[in-house]
Amino acid sequence: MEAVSRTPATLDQVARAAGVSRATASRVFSGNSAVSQEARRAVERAATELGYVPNSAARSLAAGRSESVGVVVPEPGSRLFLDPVLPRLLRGIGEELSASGLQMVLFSPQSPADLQRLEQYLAGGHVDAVLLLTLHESDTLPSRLRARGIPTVFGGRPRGSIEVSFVDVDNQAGGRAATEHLIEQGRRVIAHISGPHGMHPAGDRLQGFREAMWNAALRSDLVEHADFGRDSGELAMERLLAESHRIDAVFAASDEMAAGAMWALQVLGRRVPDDVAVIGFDDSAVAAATQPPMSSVRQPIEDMGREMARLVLSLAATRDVGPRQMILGPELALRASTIGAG
Amino acid sequence: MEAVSRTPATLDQVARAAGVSRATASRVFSGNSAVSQEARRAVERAATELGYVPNSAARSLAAGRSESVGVVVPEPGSRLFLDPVLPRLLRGIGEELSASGLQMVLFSPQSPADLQRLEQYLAGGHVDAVLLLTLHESDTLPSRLRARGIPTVFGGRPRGSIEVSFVDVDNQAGGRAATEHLIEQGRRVIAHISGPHGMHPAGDRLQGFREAMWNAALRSDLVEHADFGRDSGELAMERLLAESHRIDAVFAASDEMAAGAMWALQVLGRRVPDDVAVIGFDDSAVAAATQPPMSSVRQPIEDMGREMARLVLSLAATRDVGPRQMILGPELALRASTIGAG
DNA sequence: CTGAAAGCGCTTACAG
DNA sequence: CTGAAAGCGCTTACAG
Repeated sequence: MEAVSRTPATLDQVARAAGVSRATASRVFSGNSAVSQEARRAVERAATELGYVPNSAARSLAAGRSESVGVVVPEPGSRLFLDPVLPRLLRGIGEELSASGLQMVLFSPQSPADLQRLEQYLAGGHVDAVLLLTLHESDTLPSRLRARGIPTVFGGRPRGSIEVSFVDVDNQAGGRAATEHLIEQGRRVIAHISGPHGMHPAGDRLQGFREAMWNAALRSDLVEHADFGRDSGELAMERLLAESHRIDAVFAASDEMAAGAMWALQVLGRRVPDDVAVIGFDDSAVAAATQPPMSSVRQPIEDMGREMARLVLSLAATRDVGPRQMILGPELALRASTIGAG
Repeated sequence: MEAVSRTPATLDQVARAAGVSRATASRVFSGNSAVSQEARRAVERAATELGYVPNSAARSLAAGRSESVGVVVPEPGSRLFLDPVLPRLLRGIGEELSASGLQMVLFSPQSPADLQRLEQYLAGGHVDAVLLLTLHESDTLPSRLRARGIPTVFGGRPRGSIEVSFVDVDNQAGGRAATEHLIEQGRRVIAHISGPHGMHPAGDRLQGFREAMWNAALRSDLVEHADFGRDSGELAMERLLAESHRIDAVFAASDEMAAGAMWALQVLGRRVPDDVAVIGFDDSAVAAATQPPMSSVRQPIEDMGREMARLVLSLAATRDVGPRQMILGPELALRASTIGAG
């Protein structure tokens, strides 16, 4: 049975109970300055007895910092919210912040009014730094934060502005690596299933595909667009086979689409990888679950999260430094769908 | 070009610039008390000119409340994080809080250390109320919040404790409604594809299925367990058909599984709904996308979120009231997979 | 290692 | 409708 105290104990009460000054008690909790063993123990005992929990608002006000970092994520309901990239990013960010003893605080504004309120909240000193995982075109948030001197780092290169700090993964290099791998395996008629028109990562991966094909002097016009989902990948594969029955490899811009493509190939009697090699993108759970298991491009998303956190903390520590940028390269996760008999 | 001010303007400066007292300036921003048109305008002008943003920490400390509500969501990386229920719940919660002018703050602790820090954070007065969407068995968070007198509402009935406030949806009623619908359509040999053993919602839906079948004096032993995913639903359907080729309807505990089941049925030459009717659960995007479109059980998840927010706010307003509980019933979203020729 | 004291930026009875 | 004043609970030079 805990006491139900509607008026929490204050530092003052703890100090008095421990027979020390408020300053000494404070030092015990902030953990910075040296305090004698004796005083420390007395304070800790008193705190436990009184059920003391520091008042964060008072602490923030007095210390001028909140020991927490805000992370703005997409609105719930946007497809980005269900993208497996989001949890991986948050895991990386959370790990790094946690290691520094900082609280990760998430915001998911879903209306202009929310965004307005969020601006006040963040600019009002509730957090020491901000990580932006999403951005609406018209956002005034970045400039407000800048005006307040609150360190901010973007996840992904924001369009337009170059005067900001961001960490991104290299989708073009990913597309190139996937395609080069297929070429190295001796494939020559390579098709690509791309994502939706106008979607940035999709465009970058397509560019990478084209680049690798051009470098190898191979035709790069076997391209179909789909919506990143499994079924659309299946249909795209059928269209591709109708365009050319000589296709011996496919690079899809998502694992889901690659899985759909693999299905279509097998239904139509092509063996994977013997007749057609298949490589996906994201190295998601889907990739490992297909029959045969599927090669895929793995983006270092957790690393991206960690680097974002690290970067924003270093910006917070070293004021007045210019924008910093960082781009992380992909890795290949190779499995049976591309490395069997060719 | 905004000024880059590392030392934000204070209320004091705004008041002085506007030629009023700090108290009057404060009243303009808190919006409660009456202020003369003249004073209001002067303060607002001064605030705009100085780029004033209220300091949240100071405000919280002085006012004794933070105007924000914490929501604890599953850790990123848990499968629950990618569950479409989460965004729907957050949307409902966010809408309701937003309407009351409150900031929704999300927390996603991913380690015992995080949880520890979060307890301090929440108990330390950073938020006025807490919504718990997830719960680890050993959590001390609820009792800590209780001891601090911070109103707390659970999403979903927590196991064990009854002395808490929660809002839940009725999974058993959902299972019953789906099954009764099939029976009303004249189906008699009805199979069920359930979720994983030991998972609460799955168990409740199964109970609802059994109940409806018993009430109609029909056999209810055609049950296979799967993992909520599409492929597992497909396999489960194949097993069910092997058990009985006379099955004329299937109720699956998720749309994904139902979609897989529908696929298996069609591959094996059964027409949907003519030979076999299919109904899913969740009324997700998948349900509308199948061929034919699929009937499904729709849980009022957004409503659940809204009710959670409403409940916790009313608890915050009316202190010292006992726990309140609320359970919301399901609806059926009927489509061609169950209502064609029988 | 410790304490007295000033101060962080706001809100809110209280008196007018 | 307005202002002077106390106070929210903590941190942190400063002096010892």
